[in-house]
Amino acid sequence: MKSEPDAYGIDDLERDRMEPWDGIRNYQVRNMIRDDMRIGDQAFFYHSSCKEPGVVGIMKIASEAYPDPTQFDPKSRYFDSKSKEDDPRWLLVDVAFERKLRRTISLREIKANGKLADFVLTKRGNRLSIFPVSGKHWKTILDME
DNA sequence: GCCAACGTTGGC
DNA sequence: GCCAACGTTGGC
Repeated sequence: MKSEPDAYGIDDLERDRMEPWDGIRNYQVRNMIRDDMRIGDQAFFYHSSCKEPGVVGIMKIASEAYPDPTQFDPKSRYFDSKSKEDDPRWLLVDVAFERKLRRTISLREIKANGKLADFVLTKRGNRLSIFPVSGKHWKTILDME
């Protein structure tokens, strides 16, 4: 799960312990959090659009998917005037802090690791802010820690 | 700041 | 349904 550390980083989650992962405005991503995520699932926290993009921590999915309140807030940058309260368009899950990695596993290293040649993150045109990680890739990344 | 690669919107 | 225009993401 990607986030820009300037907006919300792993240190913020460590402080808050739990946080609604709001702002998802992509249908593919919405469908994944609705259909594929389960309470207790683990997820990598990835820092994007920053000095050293990479995997920085591990968190746990802490809720079922539920309507993202920011879509109804005209003052929010995520406001969606076309979404109705009785038929919400956008969902989110709560995530809970599990731990920071001992160091950042940078995108540069991930790209350089042959075992991760078929990892979604390194593929051309990958722009989804959330995507599934196979058990094999999960282990490979943790082995790099 | 640049730009590639998408996704979305809306006219037709 | 097509597709051009536009907006966004995110690495560099």
